[in-house]
Amino acid sequence: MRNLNPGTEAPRYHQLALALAERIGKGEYPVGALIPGEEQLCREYSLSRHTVRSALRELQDAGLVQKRNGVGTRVIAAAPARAFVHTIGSVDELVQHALDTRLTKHRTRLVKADARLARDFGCARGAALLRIDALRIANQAEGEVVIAWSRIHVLGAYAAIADELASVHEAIGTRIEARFGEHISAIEQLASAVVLDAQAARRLAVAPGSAALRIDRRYLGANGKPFEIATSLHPADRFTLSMRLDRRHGA
Amino acid sequence: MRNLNPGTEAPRYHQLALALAERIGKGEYPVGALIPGEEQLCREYSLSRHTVRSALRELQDAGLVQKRNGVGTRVIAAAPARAFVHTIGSVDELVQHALDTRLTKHRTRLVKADARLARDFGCARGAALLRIDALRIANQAEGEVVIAWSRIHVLGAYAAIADELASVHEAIGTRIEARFGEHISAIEQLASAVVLDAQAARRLAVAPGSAALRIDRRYLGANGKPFEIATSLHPADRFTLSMRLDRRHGA
DNA sequence: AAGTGGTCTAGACCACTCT
DNA sequence: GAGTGGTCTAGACCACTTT
Repeated sequence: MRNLNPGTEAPRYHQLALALAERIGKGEYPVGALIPGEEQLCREYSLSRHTVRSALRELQDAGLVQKRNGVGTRVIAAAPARAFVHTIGSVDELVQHALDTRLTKHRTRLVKADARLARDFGCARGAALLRIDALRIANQAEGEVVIAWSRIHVLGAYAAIADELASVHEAIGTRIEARFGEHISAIEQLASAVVLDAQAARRLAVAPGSAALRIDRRYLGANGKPFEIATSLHPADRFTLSMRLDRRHGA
Repeated sequence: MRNLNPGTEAPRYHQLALALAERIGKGEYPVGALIPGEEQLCREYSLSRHTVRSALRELQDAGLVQKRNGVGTRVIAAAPARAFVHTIGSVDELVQHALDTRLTKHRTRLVKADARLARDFGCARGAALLRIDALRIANQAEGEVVIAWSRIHVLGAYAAIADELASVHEAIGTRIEARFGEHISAIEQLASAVVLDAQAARRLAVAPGSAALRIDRRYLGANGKPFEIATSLHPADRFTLSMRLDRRHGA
């Protein structure tokens, strides 16, 4: 039987959690191995099962172990992950469009998925998609400013979204979620720099050859496949992608 | 006394959590109010305190309530937050530099903070800073490729980092953390597009007028103030900033 | 069948907050 | 001092996985 009480200040379940974390960190219980069962830990440390379980929950919350009914408690990491997390409360926070923006000059067209779109969407070639080309503009003190030109493809099932584009101030993915019951399970985003060609420069009303921030976003639905893929070109001087990542301890 | 058992499938603590979440969602317990005490919930639902506490923990994990010893359990949200989170396991994942990169042609210089640097760092004008200019290159099949030119400023206290730049493959913020005991509490990142001027293009060995992705990062220490601020210029065709945000339920 | 974690009860004492 | 949440025990039965 082992003894705890290195100060009697902390709760016993926490002392046990620290003790077990140390044994895990030292490799006594290597990653992938099972630690002793709850009953055995009760005997070993002279604690009630409730207390032992509290300690194990702490280790689980810290991402060190994983429990499986009928099997046991398995070590999944030797040290708590000290990850950074970037949290946003809504899609609009990601997109960073001020509330006072809207889409204009939108043109929609039903298209059939070519090889590239079929691959990106994980759908069959020839499947119906809605293509939306639009400018996003913001109202500012000096008048209206073009923030981005966007090309958006959405699954044909949501093509009816086309009839409300003029009144959509939020991200389109959010509208689809609300209107059609789709569920955004994840968003993938790529940011890169590009030089605008003549056509793109004309759309954005900037000089050809100027730089732009290109952002590609894929909105993944409940099945893990994208239901909307959008590409936006932002004039370099009018848009910056910003984010803050906070350190988080544990899992 | 209230009854649960809407199917007997789920554990009672979960049924209670759902019931309470519903009452919170309906405004019966508005945000800011205290819900009944644990003892009272035990009586009301004929459950043991352990079960009631399990239910409350579930609500707490979902971000609906907050407990305070001696006070009670307070409602802090009417519905679980459905936020998106972008998680990275290390700074290097943020920086997205493959392991096989290194700094070359680094030049370091002790500088005094001018007005702008003083503001960015939240330090006094004239405070000592170390400036590092360097190229980051990657080994690829076709030979070495320049990934970025970086200008980095770090607090003078960490100027000794200069003597190990050639051997640093990770992000410099990580090295400072390991060597000096600084703690990265958060990272702020800005991404924008720029057109390279002649000097920058020469450094990166690309054509003048080509586009680049500019990334500004601020590494915040334990006191919430930056200890390192870095600006990187990435040739447009050699670097893309990517991230994936997953929906997370609860707090 | 044996062993594991999951749920649940009944009861106890304590630290904390507020009046 | 009264009420709250925090900790802890002892004991029980169950669902699950593995042998």
